[in-house]
Amino acid sequence: MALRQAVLATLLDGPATGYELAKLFDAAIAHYWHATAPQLYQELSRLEQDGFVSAAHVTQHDRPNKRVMTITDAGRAELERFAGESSKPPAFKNDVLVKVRTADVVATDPLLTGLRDSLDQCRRKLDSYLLMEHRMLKGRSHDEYVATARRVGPYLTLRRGIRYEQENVAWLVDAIDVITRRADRRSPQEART
Amino acid sequence: MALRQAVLATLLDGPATGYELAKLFDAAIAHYWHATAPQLYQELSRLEQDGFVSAAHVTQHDRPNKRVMTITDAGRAELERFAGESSKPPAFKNDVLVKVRTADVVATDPLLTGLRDSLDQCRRKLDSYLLMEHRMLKGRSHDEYVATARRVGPYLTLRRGIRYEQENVAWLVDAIDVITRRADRRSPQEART
DNA sequence: ATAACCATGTAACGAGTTACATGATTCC
DNA sequence: GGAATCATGTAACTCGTTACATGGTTAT
Repeated sequence: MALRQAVLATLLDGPATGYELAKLFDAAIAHYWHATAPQLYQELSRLEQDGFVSAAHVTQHDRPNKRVMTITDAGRAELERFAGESSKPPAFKNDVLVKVRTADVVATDPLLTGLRDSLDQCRRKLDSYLLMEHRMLKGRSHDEYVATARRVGPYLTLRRGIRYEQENVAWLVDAIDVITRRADRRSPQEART
Repeated sequence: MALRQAVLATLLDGPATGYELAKLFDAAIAHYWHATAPQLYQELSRLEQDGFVSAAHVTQHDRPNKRVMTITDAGRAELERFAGESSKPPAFKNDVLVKVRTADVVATDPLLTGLRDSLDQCRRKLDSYLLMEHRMLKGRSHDEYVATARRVGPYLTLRRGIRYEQENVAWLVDAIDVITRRADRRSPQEART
């Protein structure tokens, strides 16, 4: 039930629509909180009812109308309360690791194909994170940024995402290598790409 | 809906009871698949109905009776099928990152207290992973192990967990440092532990 | 004595996913 | 002409969490 707080924490960066939040939860926030669009629209309605966000209806002519959500003082107080609460252990769901655990039991080729695919996606995610970091830093060094920026929260969480994806890439490269070499040893006549 | 496969993949290491699986999902598997005990008991019933596991009822005298679950050939075939499927993007839920994102907006002291707590837990988790690795390697080097072990899946996933927790510890130490120093600058008269 | 461990489950509730519904505009 | 982007939501369903229920053994 910390979806509320994840949404409120995101709105600290400024007002946003449900649609914009959905994109953010698919990008910058994906490495620590997963949520789908219908979930966000529903949660925003609840947050509005509870007075944690206020909605501004914006009429547009070239595009569909939208509802821009802004965090209220009650919303900030809720984050304050949440920060003082003890944290639940994190919850992860990662198919790729489940599949790697079945190596040596399942066929090697489809497994490797899937892993190469995951590696591609991790690299793309990493690139997008590094681009965000570049835009945040605007030429400043890490030390300069954490000493002078108005807020460091979004930067610190982004750094965690970057390190996570870097580890992911390194691990996948290694896992693919290990699994490939073991497969080669078992059937040396077969060439593997 | 990959809980099934996560359970089946775990049963590749040998038969286990629901209770043992619950402990594993809280320890060695926690970094890639979260599940609670009631969920596992329910899923095991379904897996049995579908013929992916077979249950052996073991009567005990000093302890409660138990049901030992073994993966069947149909279960292995299901893992085979799953390994060939394309993977869903991983789903994460991590309160700690949500809280860090609110730094500079919420009170510093309760936030830091929570982060030190998380750091403690990460270190304990890391220690337990390193112990598991030590037991798995039995004195062999990484290269020796991946070249000669019967299966490498459990080792590869464990390595991912170790690196994840190492990064977590390093990141938390840094985040605590950054947040503490910024708080000191804003109120230098106040001493911080 | 009291807590922790072993061991299995159900029931009620809350959270999350998927499919569906709509419709204009802009890019290829 | 077709896909992608902008934009919001509902409804049906599945999944996951929490509380409850039981009860013996072992360690402090």
